[in-house]
Amino acid sequence: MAESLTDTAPIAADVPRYDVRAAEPRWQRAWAERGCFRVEDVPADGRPKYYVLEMFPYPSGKIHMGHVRNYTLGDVVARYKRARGFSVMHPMGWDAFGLPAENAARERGIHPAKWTWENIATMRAELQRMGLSLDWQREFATCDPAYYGHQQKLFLDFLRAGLVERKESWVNWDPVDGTVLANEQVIDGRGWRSGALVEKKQLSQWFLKITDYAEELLAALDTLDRWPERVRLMQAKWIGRSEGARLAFALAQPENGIAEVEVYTTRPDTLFGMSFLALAPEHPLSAAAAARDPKAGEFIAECRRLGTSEAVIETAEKQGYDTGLRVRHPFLKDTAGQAVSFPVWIANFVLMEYGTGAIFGCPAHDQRDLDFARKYRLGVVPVVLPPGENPATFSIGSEAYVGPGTIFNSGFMDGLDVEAAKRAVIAELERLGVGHGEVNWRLRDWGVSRQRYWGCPIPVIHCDACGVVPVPDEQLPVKLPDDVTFDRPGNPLDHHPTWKHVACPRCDKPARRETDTFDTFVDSSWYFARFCSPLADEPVARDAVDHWMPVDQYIGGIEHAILHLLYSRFFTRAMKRTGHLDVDEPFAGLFTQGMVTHESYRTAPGPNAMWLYPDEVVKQPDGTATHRTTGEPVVVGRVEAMSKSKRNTVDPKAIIARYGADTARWFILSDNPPERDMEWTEAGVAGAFRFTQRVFRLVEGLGEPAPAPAPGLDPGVDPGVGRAKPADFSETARVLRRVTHRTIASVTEALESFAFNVAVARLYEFANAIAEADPVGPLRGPTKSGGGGADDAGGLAWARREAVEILARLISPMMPHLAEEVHARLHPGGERLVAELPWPAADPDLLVAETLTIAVQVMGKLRGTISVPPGVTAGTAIQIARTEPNVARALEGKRIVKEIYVPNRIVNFVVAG
RNA sequence: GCCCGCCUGGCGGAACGGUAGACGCAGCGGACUUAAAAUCCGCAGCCAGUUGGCGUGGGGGUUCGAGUCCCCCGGCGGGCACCA
Repeated sequence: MAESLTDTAPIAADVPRYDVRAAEPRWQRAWAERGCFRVEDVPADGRPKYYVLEMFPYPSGKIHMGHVRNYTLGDVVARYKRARGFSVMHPMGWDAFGLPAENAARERGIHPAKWTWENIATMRAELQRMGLSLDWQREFATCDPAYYGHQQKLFLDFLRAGLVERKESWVNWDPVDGTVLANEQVIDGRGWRSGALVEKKQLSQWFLKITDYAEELLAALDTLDRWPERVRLMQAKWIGRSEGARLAFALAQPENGIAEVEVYTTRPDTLFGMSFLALAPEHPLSAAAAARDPKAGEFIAECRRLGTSEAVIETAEKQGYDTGLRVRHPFLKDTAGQAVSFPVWIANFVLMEYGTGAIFGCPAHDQRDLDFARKYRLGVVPVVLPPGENPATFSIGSEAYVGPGTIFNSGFMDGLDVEAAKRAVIAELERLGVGHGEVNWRLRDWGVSRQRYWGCPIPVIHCDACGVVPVPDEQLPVKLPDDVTFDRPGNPLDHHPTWKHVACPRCDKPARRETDTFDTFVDSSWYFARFCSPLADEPVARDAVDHWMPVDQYIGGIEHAILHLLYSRFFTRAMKRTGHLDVDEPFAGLFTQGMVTHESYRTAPGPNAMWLYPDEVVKQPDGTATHRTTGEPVVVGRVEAMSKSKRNTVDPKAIIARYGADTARWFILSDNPPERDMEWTEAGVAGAFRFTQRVFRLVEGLGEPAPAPAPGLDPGVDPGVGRAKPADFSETARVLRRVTHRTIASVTEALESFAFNVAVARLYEFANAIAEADPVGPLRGPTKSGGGGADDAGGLAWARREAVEILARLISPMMPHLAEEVHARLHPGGERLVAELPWPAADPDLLVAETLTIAVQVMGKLRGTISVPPGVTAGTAIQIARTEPNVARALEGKRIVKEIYVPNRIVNFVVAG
């Protein structure tokens, strides 16, 4: 069926057909030649700035539908804002470092650089074919030393500012990729790319101190009022602020020199309910215990082995080992006045990374502690009495009590409520010098070291004499060597014969270059700032970032809600501290788009069942499907995110080649709201294509081109299309003009609120209305009427030209090529492109209908409608409403208790009897 | 387990508390055509079947009036998940 839309389909000679393939590249050239989308680093034209940015792509090979959706959304905003008089910066670049390039090198022997740059060339051409209003002069790739050299400079500035730390730390080790992963890259205990079970390993790593900004990053979320609420919630949760206390427990007997254990708790008010202390397996005291007790060592080893993988299995059985050590309670005394002591356990559920790596267990008021206590038969002492409970009889069963109440069994805290008790116990701990109130964060410092070749080298040198020495600024960039091999696992930079052997910049003795490279999230944490001055010989030019930053509208997938956005927020603050820019937040507005989905198809079930690409499948009218070549039945599967493994992908390049960029853009915008997942369907694309042809026929239907414009009129701006406006309009013409101007208003409103699907719907209605206002008919077909020669009685021809002109301008953010084509046909010899024209303004006089249709209800039920002139009085409207036959019938025999009139909207009669 | 979001025809979805289902897709009937495609005209929530009744996951409430606001319940989707 879709075959009919290819160039093999015969087109009737009298049907004008818009030749997409010729027209679109022509307009793309016109925009490029006239530099429509170029802006200066520091513009002097005084227009307000607007920075639109979509998350830049990883050059994986070719663009996919997710890119098409993302960049179409951004382009609609860019083109619309440009028309609204903003100086719009809309750049594009490449997030070009990363593992797939190395995988290609290992699997196919292609050098990562060659693979990456070839992909960039391919994808650039595909993006250009989409007709995006990008300033290509700003393009860069992060794998270019001209970019990453500045990144190295930023790192050294951060280092000097105390924002970088090198520390020995437990890291997540991906045994398949042979690299360290950030916590965020571990999903359910597995590497986010390889899917391999992650192991714990201790390494010396570079960290960026994002935790220095935890408080700020959390607090500033409240200022991001143009961010989706859920993204802010996700970030707040990720940063994870908690208030509590840190306190030290003295060991009854010191163990291997360790005399006390610090714990962190958010419930210091339950301190008297303690029955044990639990250590993380990686805790130093655990190690000390293991040194004496081999069984403790075995338990720790078991935890390390199962640790993360066990968490996956949800059963998450709490396990512990009693070290035999005991700690003294700071307050509880026995009858002899001696401090009461509690056992010290090693427990698999205590995390070394959070708090102090040790907790005190209060089973009565913490479910996890309760489970542990029940399993190992430890004490359960309630200390918070729920309202209405009797202290003599209240006890804990299998559920911990975590609600509010009155403290009891707790010495000096007895009788206080939970919050007051927290304050009291913290004061007491501070008085005794054994603890203090403390805010804790879930956020961890950002480990940026990766044992990888295809990334930005970390610019430091390790010298046996001088220690870690930063590469001097004048030696930047530290370039990746090209001559590397991938014939063995691990980091090729490590195996390189010469690259890492350098003289120490400080003492000149032989030293080693750092062979780790940066996490690629570093590359994407400041690219938006680099776009402001992509050629600057420093990371950013201050005057350029001062002008353009922050990004006014950032658009991308929800999958970056936490990491990329949080890192970018941190980088912006770090760059501010090091004097590179002067904003706190990089993205003033954020929009997160939904995924593009498609039906999936597979061959008949069985051992050889395989996924099929959509273009291998023919859908039958009855909803079933068969294989295009074999005719075998095909199982139509779920609609799900496009993925290579399910083969439910549609190649944008093929779609654009067949239907044109405008059709792809229009369809991807039309189907549903952009924040939701959308389903790509062949029928939907075909429908969008039909619309492009219909718009084209509308302009053809106007007949002769307009005569030469009247002097003094700018042919591009004048919506009257270069003709004198008639003195009088017929009713049809008046109605059309009102539709035209109401459409300007409604499309504008829809675009402002990202309701692009609604904007599209309004434009369909508008096109229908223009076709229906045809003085001759047939209404929606190719017509020869309405040319508007000398006798344009009733001004209908003028009104139709105005309507088509406005239609072209209103579709231009979504279908820019078709807009230019239509506009050019209305203005032969015209001087300006639609891309250079201001957004049309609605005539306020035409926004109100000549007559209003008002609903009439009786007791809130619709009984009829009436026509009234605008501004009718309540009395008149009600009078007319009463006489409407159907309303009158409903009112018969009833007593009207109340008459409600909402101007221009509704009449409602409240009746009795 | 906690947090968030969503639930409207066959489908995607519209709808300042005011005519629910705009617009599109799919469908049906008709015109044009030797025929098909394309195009055009018309129909289309459900049940009764010309003036009616019922309808926005279910139940309650506020209101002259509820898809929209409030409460309870159900379902679906997403995020986080031993965070002390």
